[in-house]
Amino acid sequence: MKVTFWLLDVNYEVRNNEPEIWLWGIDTSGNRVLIIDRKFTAYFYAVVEEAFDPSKVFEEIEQNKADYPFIVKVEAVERKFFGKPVKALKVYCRNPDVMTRYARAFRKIEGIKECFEDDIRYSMRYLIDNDVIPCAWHEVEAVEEEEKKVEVQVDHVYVAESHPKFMEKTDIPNLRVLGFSTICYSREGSPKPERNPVVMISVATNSGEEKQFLAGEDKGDGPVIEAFIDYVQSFDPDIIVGYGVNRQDWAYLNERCKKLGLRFFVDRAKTEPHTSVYGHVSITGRANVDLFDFADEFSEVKVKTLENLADYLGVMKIEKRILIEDVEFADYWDDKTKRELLKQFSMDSTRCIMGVAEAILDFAMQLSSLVSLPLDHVGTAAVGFRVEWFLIKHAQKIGELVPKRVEQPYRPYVGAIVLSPKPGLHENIAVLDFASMYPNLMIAYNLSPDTYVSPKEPVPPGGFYEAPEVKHRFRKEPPGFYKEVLSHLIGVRDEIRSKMKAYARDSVEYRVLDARQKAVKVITNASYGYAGWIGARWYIKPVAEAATAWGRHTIINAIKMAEEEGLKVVYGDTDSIFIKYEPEKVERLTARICGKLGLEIKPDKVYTRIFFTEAKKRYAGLLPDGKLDIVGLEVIRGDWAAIAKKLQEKVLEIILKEQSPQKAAKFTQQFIYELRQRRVPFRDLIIWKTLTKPVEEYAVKASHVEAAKMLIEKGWKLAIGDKIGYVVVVGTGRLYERVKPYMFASYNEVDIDYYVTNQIVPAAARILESFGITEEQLLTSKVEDKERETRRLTDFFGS
DNA sequence: GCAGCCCTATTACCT
DNA sequence: ACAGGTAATAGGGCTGCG
Repeated sequence: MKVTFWLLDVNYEVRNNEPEIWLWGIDTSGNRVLIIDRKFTAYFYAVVEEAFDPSKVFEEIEQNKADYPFIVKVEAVERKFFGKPVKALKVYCRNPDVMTRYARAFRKIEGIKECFEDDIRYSMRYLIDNDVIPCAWHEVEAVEEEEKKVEVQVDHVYVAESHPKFMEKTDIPNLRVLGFSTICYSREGSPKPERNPVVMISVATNSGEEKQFLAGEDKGDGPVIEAFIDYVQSFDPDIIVGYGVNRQDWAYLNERCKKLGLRFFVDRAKTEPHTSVYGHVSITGRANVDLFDFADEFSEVKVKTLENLADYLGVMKIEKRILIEDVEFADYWDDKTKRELLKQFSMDSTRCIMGVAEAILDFAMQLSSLVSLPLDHVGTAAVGFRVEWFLIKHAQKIGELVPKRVEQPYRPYVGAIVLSPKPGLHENIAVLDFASMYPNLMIAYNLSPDTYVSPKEPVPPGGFYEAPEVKHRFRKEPPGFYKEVLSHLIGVRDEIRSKMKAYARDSVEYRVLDARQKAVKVITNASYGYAGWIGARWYIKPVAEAATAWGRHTIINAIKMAEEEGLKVVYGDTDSIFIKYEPEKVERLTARICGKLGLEIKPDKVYTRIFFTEAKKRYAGLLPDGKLDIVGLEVIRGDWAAIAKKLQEKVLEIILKEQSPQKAAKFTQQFIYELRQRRVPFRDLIIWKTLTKPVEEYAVKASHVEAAKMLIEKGWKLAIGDKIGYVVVVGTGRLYERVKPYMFASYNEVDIDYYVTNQIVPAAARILESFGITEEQLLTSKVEDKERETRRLTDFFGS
């Protein structure tokens, strides 16, 4: 029979040296199905010396077959390696788990140069070779198997008679989504599974059900976890979502179960959650998605807590939440009057998870299908690996061998050009942007690992492009691997975007297409970075180096042409130029640039007024709709206290809208006064900085590191990448000797002078010094005390 | 002992 | 654990100073 299914998860099993691919999915009737495919044989490649007759090596392998009992077949094939034709043997192995060992042995055989692709996991090999795509529909000829069904939680188990075939069908089935969050009880700092129970688990489903499992007064968590397991099994979700679960909750629950003698079966095949590739926790037959892994997509959210992300995405405003720190959980649990608040906090966390999942899952699924990484680990894979899997998929199609990852020394190279801005205010400035500059340069000049012509090589027959300055050469013909992939991606994105126009913005179709075009954009934009990444399998430094060289050449020429049109360039960075907006001239210019440089440039936006500091990469512009565009300045930095950011934003607004430095200076003085009265919220004084390495590895003493040490001292468990929030308190000595984690400090010990001189004044002076207002002037207020009393900041901010 | 200078470590931004 | 270019702060070493 024919089974049509949407692929949710994939895993493989090897029993008696016979592998099976397990494809977990949902069929068109909404049945949960498992399709078992036993018909796919793993393989690796052994590249042989050009001079050797492959059949001779072939014979040698045949003769020594006893050494390699799992080899089922060897065939001579033609492949490419970095674009150059190579002879190879394709060695098929019955048991995929022996390939790395075999490949190592093969390298010692006379006539074999190198082995490839033994490092591609069997399940990924299966997906890529058979064009089986995660989060997409397929059709398969299969027979039902009753016997297996008792062991797995699905409606039907099928054995595939042939490999599934991808189907163009873009809808997403009705998936069951379950979200959860946990509360652990600890009076000794961060909870440890060997001693601290999970006193609360809050779950919610996309069918609208909410549940809480609570420990009794003895805090025994056996029943809590059992109830959770039962609930998961009975709801039988396709996707389980959480926040930080890959790092925390799953391992914790696993450990608790071990301690309590419980079997932690929340999957569809009676196995326990286990950590797998790229650090994701795998729940067989379901997709475990940790939304934290997608938080990086939202750079505007500086401190990546669930609450902040939910607030940003409009899921639940942070003001509406009761926020409870992890270390306070025990107090809230023990105090009967506060336990209700803890319950509400926990339930709200799960509600936030469900809301964030709603906002992210479409994108996650589209990214998953685009790069072919299963949904549960596309999030945990770093950007470089997402790009790489996308490339591997294409390499397979064109017969390009996948290079091994080899350790490379870090060798920096020259990047983009940034112009010094003309400081001060400018009116009516247009920003011209080259669209997807690096990808388009790679297409235009055929920059690719397989088109690079090294200095030792002769001139290729079809000619070559030579990058300016660096003089790297690339064959004009045939089109390289990157050119094909990137042209395809850019074409697909345009296609999607034009399709989107047919749908209403709030329709399901629009949302799915939008998620798809975003995924395509992310991969396209990361391609240049991938090319210059020393960890890349296809790393060839000249490819990245030539891209930036062509970029510099392009922008320099664009500037020249702008000046020829009589348009003065006031700023530019990498792929953009800022010029006076004179419509006819701009139109002529863009046409000329496109014609001469072969790259599209178009006006991105026009600022009614723009302000540049002396520094590059820091400016603020006023848009026609009255909105401010603030770039690089303290306002958008996460490591300045909110008071400094809010004040600077207000200063910029006064400058750009009213052009009154005097008013801005007065406002600053007033603000300082209000701050000295401690009339600003305490949380606005917190400074957040990331811990980028273990505290003991820092070469110099730093505020956030000292604060982190205090947290560790009190039992906090900190990880690399965590943001430390601290405030500066009164005292003597170095700054780092006068900081405290914000939760340990009270408002009255805060060193207001520090905030005035090191936060408020620099942030305001950054802008106002351009207008002749000094730091001293900001500090010596001429505002009469009486006026201060009457003119509160509410006059500016509203109340 | 400390102001002043310079360099370095560190973080976070821009494209 | 995708690139290089850039700004900015604070630490820390050093000099010179009654």
